[in-house]
Amino acid sequence: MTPKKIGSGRRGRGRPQSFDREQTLCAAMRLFWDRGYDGTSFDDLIAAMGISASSFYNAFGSKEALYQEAIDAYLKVAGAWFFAALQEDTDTRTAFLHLMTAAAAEFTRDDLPSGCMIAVAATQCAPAQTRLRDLLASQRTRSEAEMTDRLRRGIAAGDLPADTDIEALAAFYGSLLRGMAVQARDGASRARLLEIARIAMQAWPVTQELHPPETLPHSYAQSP
Amino acid sequence: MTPKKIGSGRRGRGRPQSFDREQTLCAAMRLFWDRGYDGTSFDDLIAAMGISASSFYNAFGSKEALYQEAIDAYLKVAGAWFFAALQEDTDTRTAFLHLMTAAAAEFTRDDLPSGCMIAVAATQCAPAQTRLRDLLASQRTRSEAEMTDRLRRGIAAGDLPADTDIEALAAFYGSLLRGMAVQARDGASRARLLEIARIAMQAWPVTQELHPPETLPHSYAQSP
DNA sequence: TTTTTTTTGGTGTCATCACTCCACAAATCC
DNA sequence: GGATTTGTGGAGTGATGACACCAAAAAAAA
Repeated sequence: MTPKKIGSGRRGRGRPQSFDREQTLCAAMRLFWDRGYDGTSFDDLIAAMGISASSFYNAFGSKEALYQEAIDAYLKVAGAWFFAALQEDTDTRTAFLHLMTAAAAEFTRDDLPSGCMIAVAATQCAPAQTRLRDLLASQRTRSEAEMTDRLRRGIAAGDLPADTDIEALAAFYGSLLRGMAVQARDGASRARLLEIARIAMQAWPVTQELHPPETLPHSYAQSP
Repeated sequence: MTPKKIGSGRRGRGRPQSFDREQTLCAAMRLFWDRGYDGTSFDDLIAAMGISASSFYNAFGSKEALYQEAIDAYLKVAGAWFFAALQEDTDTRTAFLHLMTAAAAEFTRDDLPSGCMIAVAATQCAPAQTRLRDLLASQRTRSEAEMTDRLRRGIAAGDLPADTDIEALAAFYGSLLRGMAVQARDGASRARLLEIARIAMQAWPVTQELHPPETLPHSYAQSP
């Protein structure tokens, strides 16, 4: 049941797996990313992965199981920029600026499908696919919780007003990210997404750190 | 071929249509809205509409044709608040505030499916459904153009800085709306969406009315 | 070599899908 | 009433969906 990892020390007894599991998983991920779960047929999958139906079931179990693995792979490989931005060692505002900027860049890469695999997936689906829908929704919730945590740390670090509604602010940036993913899917350019990100940062709560009293608007009136 | 309109003056020769076309179309719209095109099966459709398969094809032609009609119906009936907000006779900022507020309310009605039928539909789909995908994408483009127009009128009316990047601003609010639709689908409360809308309005470009020029240097509005 | 494991191709299954056809019932006009 | 038009239920269509099974080949460890 436990699939042997290829090329990592321990070797099984029989004929080794002739395909790179990670590589075929990646191919499946791209297809799912581009077409969604429903839009990706079994035949398309094994064709893109370059393996036979039997090998497919042997290695991945089912289409749904593969999809779950593909999501994990997406989070690890393609979604790394998200967590990286939130763990950056900067002030909170800069972290979110980088997050939005990275999103604009990542959503419009020409070596990967546009947009995000998770952001808007399975929001409308047949009742039979409640499992997948919940899975995707919980991933979205998780990524928003990740942002909330970063904001909380910002308050602790003192670079965000203590009375900031961090859940709402995380929901705001979460919404933006999802909307940007749709824009990217619809063909928006990277420049356009960067503009959106720039505007989004205007909504950042005003802090003492970023705008010290002497640079606040009212004192500008008296500078030469 | 042209379907007779029920109860409107001219009457055909044979047996009249026994169902209200508008009503059955509305039922189909709700189903498509909730489950998407793929997620809605033919059998589910005729069950919800309360008509037979024959009547269905007689009246609507095909599933895809019905979907297009459903989108038109959605725009006229359920999406009316969008156009209404943009045609409101107020200043531009208030119009967009009302737009976002209305979205928060409309996306979380308990008498209709949550979210938006168009906002995030068919972003990931099988290659065979390029037609639908393009149809939805063009509707999204159109709604964004509608916002751009309103912003343009705002500049003409002088309540928006003349150098505002109105396309980018429209894309920003368009992204937000789509993201909010996803949030609503994932179960976000109306209060949460209203919070997002509130934060989004913080990004509104600085205007003379709100911040007289002598108290706000232009550099304040640009990102680092 | 034997054993073990995984490969491949092909064929079959069972369900669902969107759609179609048909015979006939019902409602309106002449 | 007869003609005309549209309704209905129900059975059937071909296509596609995701699998499942099988036999035989291949490759490596024992």
